[in-house]
Amino acid sequence: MEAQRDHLAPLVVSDSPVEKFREFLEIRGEKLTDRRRLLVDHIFNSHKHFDADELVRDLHDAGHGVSRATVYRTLRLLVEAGLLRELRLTNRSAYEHDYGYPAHDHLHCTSCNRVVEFRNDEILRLRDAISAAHGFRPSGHRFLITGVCAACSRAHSPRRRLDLI
Amino acid sequence: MEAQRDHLAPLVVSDSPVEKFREFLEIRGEKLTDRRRLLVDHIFNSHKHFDADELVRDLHDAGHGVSRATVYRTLRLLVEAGLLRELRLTNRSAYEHDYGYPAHDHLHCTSCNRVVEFRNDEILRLRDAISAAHGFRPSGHRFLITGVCAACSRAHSPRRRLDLI
DNA sequence: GTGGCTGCAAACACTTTGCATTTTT
DNA sequence: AAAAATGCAAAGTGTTTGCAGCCAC
Repeated sequence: MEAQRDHLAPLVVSDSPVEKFREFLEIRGEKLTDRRRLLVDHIFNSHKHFDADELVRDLHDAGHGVSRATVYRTLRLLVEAGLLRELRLTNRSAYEHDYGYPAHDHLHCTSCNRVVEFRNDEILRLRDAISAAHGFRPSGHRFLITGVCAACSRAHSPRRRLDLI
Repeated sequence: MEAQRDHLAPLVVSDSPVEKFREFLEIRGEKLTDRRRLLVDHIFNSHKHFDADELVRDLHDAGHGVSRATVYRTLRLLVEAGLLRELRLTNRSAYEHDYGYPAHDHLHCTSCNRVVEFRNDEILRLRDAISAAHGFRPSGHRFLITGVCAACSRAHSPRRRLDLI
């Protein structure tokens, strides 16, 4: 059996995230500073979900000081630029790559708190059909399935009889 | 043309919300106090989405003082009891009826901020198929479509030529 | 009467903001 | 040189909690 993948394969995109960000900032007459470059580089260096605090901590551990204020300000920009997507699974906002990453939705295990991504084209079809029926012009969607993942199910339920044969 | 309905028709249920809440509290050895009864009565008196602040304000305006602390504590209980469902559309939590109300999902207009409910059975089928494919035991889901509603589309876009004929 | 509830105020956790200083173009 | 970004600390939000007195069972 193949190992479970939590993340999908990245898309191939022409511009690097930093380039994309620069274009966005240029249009708004804003600047690509070294703090912003540092943040984007770090964020797009791995494909995990993260929150503001993790970002501050990780960068400090790597010897780069970035103030919380700048992190929050930059995260907002990155969302506006379409580079990041904001998730509100809990009280604190989590972020994930949007640019260079395929559209997808999430399974959230309430037991181990793991988030697994999945792709399903029917969802888009359904979204558009429902929107049309309500005269909505859809711009996005979130499909979040909550439940218990395979590993946690196995760990928490008594061993099945067949396992013992 | 029929007017757009934001809310679905309530289900017919045997117990009143207060009764259901009483049962839940009894099991846990907790008490149905007058503050709790007041809150449940008020909440299930209308079918709108609301947040903690609105609850405090509405009740104060109606001459009933309830402390913020009690509101928050009771909201949590009502969610655990399965009477309310928590939505995280923004930073503050919003709540809606769960008990005595059909399963449904939401369209969120980012222009006027209105939330429209809809029912669609395919979603459930899709949810279960996707969960099965990932070994997940699903307990719930959220399907949120964001976009611009019909009214806002009309208000913000130039009148179409055909409208003038 | 006892254990759970309430209100108050203080504490919390996360995020935003005002301002003096630094950096970018 | 002008305009914008940064860091700091302070101020906001939204929510939770400790505790003394109160109420339902």
